[in-house]
Amino acid sequence: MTSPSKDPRNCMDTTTATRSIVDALTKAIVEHRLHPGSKLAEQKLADHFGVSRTLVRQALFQLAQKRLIRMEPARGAFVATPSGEEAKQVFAVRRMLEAEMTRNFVRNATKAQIQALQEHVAQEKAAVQRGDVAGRTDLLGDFHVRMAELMGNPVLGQILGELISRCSLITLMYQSDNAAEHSAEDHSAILKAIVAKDETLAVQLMEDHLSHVEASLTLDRKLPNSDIAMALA
Amino acid sequence: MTSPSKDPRNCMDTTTATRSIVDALTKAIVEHRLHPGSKLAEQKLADHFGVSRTLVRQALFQLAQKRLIRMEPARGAFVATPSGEEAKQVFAVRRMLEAEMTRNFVRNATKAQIQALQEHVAQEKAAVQRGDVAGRTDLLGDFHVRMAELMGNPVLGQILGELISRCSLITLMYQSDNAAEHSAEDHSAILKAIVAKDETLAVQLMEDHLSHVEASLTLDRKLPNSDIAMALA
DNA sequence: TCTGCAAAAAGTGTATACAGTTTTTGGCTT
DNA sequence: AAGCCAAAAACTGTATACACTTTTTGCAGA
Repeated sequence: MTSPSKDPRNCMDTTTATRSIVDALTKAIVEHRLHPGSKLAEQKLADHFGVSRTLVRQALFQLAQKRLIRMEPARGAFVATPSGEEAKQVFAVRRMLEAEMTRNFVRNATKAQIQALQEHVAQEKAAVQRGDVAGRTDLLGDFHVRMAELMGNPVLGQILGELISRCSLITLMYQSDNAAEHSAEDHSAILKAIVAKDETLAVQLMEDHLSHVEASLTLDRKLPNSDIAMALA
Repeated sequence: MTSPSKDPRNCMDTTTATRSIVDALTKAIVEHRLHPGSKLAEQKLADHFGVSRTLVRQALFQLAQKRLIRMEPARGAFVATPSGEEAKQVFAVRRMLEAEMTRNFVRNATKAQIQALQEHVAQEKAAVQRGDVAGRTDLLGDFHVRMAELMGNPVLGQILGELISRCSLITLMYQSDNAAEHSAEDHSAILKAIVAKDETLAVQLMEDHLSHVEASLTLDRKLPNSDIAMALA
């Protein structure tokens, strides 16, 4: 601290640059501003973010590991287009994780944690009612992540968060009717069972909820993918 | 193909270079040739693999995302030293996933799949008997990954594979007695229950198995971390 | 001898340069 | 006019260069 000369233009500390690119692209993909199949040219992204290709490449590699994009050798990066098969697998894993998560939650949740979830569901309902599609999608996914975090298990939370991100792509590609309103109701019902400490019911409702979301998709149809990525504004 | 001049030294196609570094480092960490806390200097790794720091950095970022290493800003990469807290969380998630996985396996596995697992367990026993520690550790972890893959769910397989890699670090840091022999027996018992189509028992045995492994660790003690990384030979 | 500080060495973070590949473009042949 | 091949443009994959930070080294002073 004897050196106040630490220049003030150090607002973007190292390594955070890459993370912010990852976050921005993740957000753009999850919020459907970048469509499945879109090309992610490195130089264009670099220009957009005002950095060199180096950082963009690092970010792309991380997104590829999260399965939000796929990288074809010498051809570049594209927003992922998960297959129906993969979609089913993702939902299967989610059911496994979230069934047990719900069970543990019923057993161990404190009043404060339950209340936190209740407030979240209230936010969901508000978003649905005011027609806030983006916020609604966000909140509906966050319900599950928040539950994982409230359980004091960040490991679970991270895995679930990534699966839910992938579900966002899946939903976009395969949605037939919009079941988002039902989801908010489902969450509400699950929460009621949790409050009632009805373990079996809560678990069942959670499994049904996920199956219901999956069933609302037509996992055999493939959409024509869009052309340009003019998003990221 | 009018150009046979495509030189034959193209044996290492692009992007595979980074993957091979990731694999090599993962193997070294999982097999305990690189100890928790060891510094992973970029230039040294680059020299070792005969590539530039660029590829090493890409590999390190991917390993960081898999939580096998941690990267400290401007200080470098170190083999991860998972906390006892994190260890418990990893085991908790494994129990969630593998309990359901076992249930599904009992319900849906074909004769061929069961036989594949039986052959795997036989290999485990052989490795234990001939005192092949490295091979044993590998096989004991692979049992779980293979089961996931046999279920036709690569998504599950990958997640489980990463969790098991982390368990390898955890086991090294916190092991008190070596429960590896018990593991092989556990696997055998689980398989018997699967053959008998006893769903409840198989699930219970799997949960007990994982709890048993976790219980064999002393998740409160912290080991002094080693110094140099002279491994990778 | 031990402490403290400054200079040097080593290391990370980012940008740029260059080689090789893929895609596009434009003209030539049929 | 349609199809095909070659040259050019665009892009990816890797290495290198450079700025800045951290760590080590070495010396001066107490």
